[in-house]
Amino acid sequence: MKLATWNVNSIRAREERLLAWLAVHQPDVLCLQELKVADEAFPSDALRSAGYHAAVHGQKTYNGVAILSRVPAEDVTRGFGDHGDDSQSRLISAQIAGVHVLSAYFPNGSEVGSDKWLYKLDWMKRLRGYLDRCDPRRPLALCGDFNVAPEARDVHDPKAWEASVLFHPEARAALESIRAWGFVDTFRMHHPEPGRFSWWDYRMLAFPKNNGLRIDHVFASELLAKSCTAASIDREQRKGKQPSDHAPVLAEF
DNA sequence: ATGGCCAATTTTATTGGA
Repeated sequence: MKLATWNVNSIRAREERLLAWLAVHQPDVLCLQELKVADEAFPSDALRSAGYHAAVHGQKTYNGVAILSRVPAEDVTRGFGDHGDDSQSRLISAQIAGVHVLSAYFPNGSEVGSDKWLYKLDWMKRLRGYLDRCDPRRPLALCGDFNVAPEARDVHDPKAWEASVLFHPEARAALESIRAWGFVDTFRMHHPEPGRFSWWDYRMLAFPKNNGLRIDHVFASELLAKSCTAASIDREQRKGKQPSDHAPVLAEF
């Protein structure tokens, strides 16, 4: 199974690029984040013509996640399904070919200490709670824009970024708590070197200078990870006209 | 080449992203 995740930063702005990418890479599953559209404006027909079913959890203007798959998704759920606030569309899950796939768009958190920062930390706690209701012995893939770089080797300037919401020690601790549920970071199974990023700021020539962060991940449950044969980041997609600020991340099982 | 923010909306400014 070829599994990918991509924060497209608006599906409407990226539709043409997305369709071209699907035609070339033909993943079995693609998790999408930051759709920025309501369900009714999602381009389901164009994707269907390209050979993909879509399970969508959209939202106007902000957020929005989806799971595309060659075979229809089963048992689709949206949000955490706990007693908390599910008004932001940041999580969708489905069963695809025996794998429990999650497409997650973690909150950014804005500034450390802000309300959004507290929301981010709380959201990550709720995700751990959601996972605690899943069976860790079954194949599960947590994919998406985590908005957290796990380690110093995932950040171009770790000292400078430590004060930011994307690499703050508290955010990293919250991510480690999620990983400790029983995940393996599939990219790091195959690529230990520093300087491999999935997001680059649109500003200040960040991409040409490779001033990026690795904040998009495919986390596989430990048993599923044993069958992971390859992983990559398609930084070609950060080039050219009208790119997303994120590149697709892939894992093969 | 990989190039100096981008996208949506509340649209000619503002908000949020990361």
